[in-house]
Amino acid sequence: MDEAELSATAQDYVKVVWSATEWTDTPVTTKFLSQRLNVSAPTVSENVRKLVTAGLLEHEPYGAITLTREGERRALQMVRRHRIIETFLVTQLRYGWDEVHDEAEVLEHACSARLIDALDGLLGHPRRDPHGDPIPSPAGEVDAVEGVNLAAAAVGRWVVTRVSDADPEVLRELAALGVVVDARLTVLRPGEDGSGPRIEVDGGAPLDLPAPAASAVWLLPEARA
Amino acid sequence: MDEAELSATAQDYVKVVWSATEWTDTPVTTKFLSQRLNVSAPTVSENVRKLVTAGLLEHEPYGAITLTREGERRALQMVRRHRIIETFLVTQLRYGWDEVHDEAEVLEHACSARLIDALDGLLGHPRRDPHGDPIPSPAGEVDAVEGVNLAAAAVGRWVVTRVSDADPEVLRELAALGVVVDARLTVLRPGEDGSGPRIEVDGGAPLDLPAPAASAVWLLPEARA
DNA sequence: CGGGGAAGTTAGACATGCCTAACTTGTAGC
DNA sequence: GCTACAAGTTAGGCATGTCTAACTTCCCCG
Ligand SMILES: [Mn+2]
Ligand SMILES: [Mn+2]
Ligand SMILES: [Mn+2]
Ligand SMILES: [Mn+2]
Repeated sequence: MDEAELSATAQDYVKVVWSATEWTDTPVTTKFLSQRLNVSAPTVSENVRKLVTAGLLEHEPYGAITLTREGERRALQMVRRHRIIETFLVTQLRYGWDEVHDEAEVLEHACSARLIDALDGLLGHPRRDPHGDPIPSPAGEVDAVEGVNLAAAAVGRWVVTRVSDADPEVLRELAALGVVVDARLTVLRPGEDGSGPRIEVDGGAPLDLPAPAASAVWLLPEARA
Repeated sequence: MDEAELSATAQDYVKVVWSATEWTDTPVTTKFLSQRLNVSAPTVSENVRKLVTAGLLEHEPYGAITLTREGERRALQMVRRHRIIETFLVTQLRYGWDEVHDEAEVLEHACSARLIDALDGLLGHPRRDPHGDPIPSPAGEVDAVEGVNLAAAAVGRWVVTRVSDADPEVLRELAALGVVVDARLTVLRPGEDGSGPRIEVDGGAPLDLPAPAASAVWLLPEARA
């Protein structure tokens, strides 16, 4: 409820917890946060304890970590910030979509609410960021995201709706192959455990996509897009 | 020499030391930094000691605090950042010139060198910020700044070259009176100790300017501008 | 159903940056 | 020249966020 300033650390924790369940239902554990935030497990234990006290997280020892209502509200603010900043960098400053994540990761903690709103206005209130991720409204509403992972998609016609920005190298690889947001493609052979699918991006040649790249891509059936 | 990252605190210290001698020759003391940075005197003593060790400042106990060559280089980087950010906020996001300082004070520590260069390019490599302050080049060159303070300017015709952004209230007051960068004005009666000058901004009526506002304004003779 | 190992927590430490209280130094004015 | 007092420093402490080492818990597999 209160609008006290959270530390950059607290902001990153709630944001990462929220993000973990946006596309898959990964349960959030100490180990997960430890790897995602690049800190040791005891550091996570300690900080989670503080955030439980602050009313942002829920956690019973050895169990999963979840957001309170207030934690989710703050998380959505951070996600909004992050994605508006990424959009600004790509559309106004000609950054590549593989170059914006780290910059946004820092700036999201330094921009005032006013600056975020001004950027949002300059950009024309975009609904999605350069990777296809929906941008929460100021009130914290997010477009529902659906989609099938390309690593597991059936043969047929699809539209790319979202590409994970977790690995810049993968983003570069995909951009080079024409796998960008809104691209249309055909799955010729489904991926299986360990081996990626064979696909054809509209206007290109058939190709075998490595499994790690495929699992970063999310699709909707062409009819639904 | 080395390009190790400085903490936000260290960045602010060298920037403030540099800024103190840009327009007047204020000797930099512990008390001065304490007031400017809003921290206690012991905190300044402690941090200055660390920056001396780090090779950025020189200081003999109870004496004045000065920059080393390396400290000056880092200070100029921060001044460049600060002023480019202010210019961006005013020209691209329609901030008022009285609203940008605090935002820039935070962002200057969060922007990458790449982002600063991109903003600089977007802005067309501006030479001065919204307050008329010169923007150092990437290599650390700054246009020499001259100018007479309006509180002490003689009767005659002048051009406004710079307005101190230290007090937002004064900036609003000056903007309302038409005293902005590049404005032309006539000093009708010089200011004296405690009382401001009587001036006439081109296109306006004569007015008595309060001394605090006048001392924020720097001028060049019309012939030189 | 009982180990063993992965995951998690606790304990203790350190770095940074801030504070107040108390002491020291320098100097401006008498 | 002395001295009062402003300025500066030292001492000791606190908050945040991080670590490693050591201990505890959970639960999967034999
Ligand atoms: Mn991102
Ligand atoms: Mn972040
Ligand atoms: Mn600053
Ligand atoms: Mn300025």
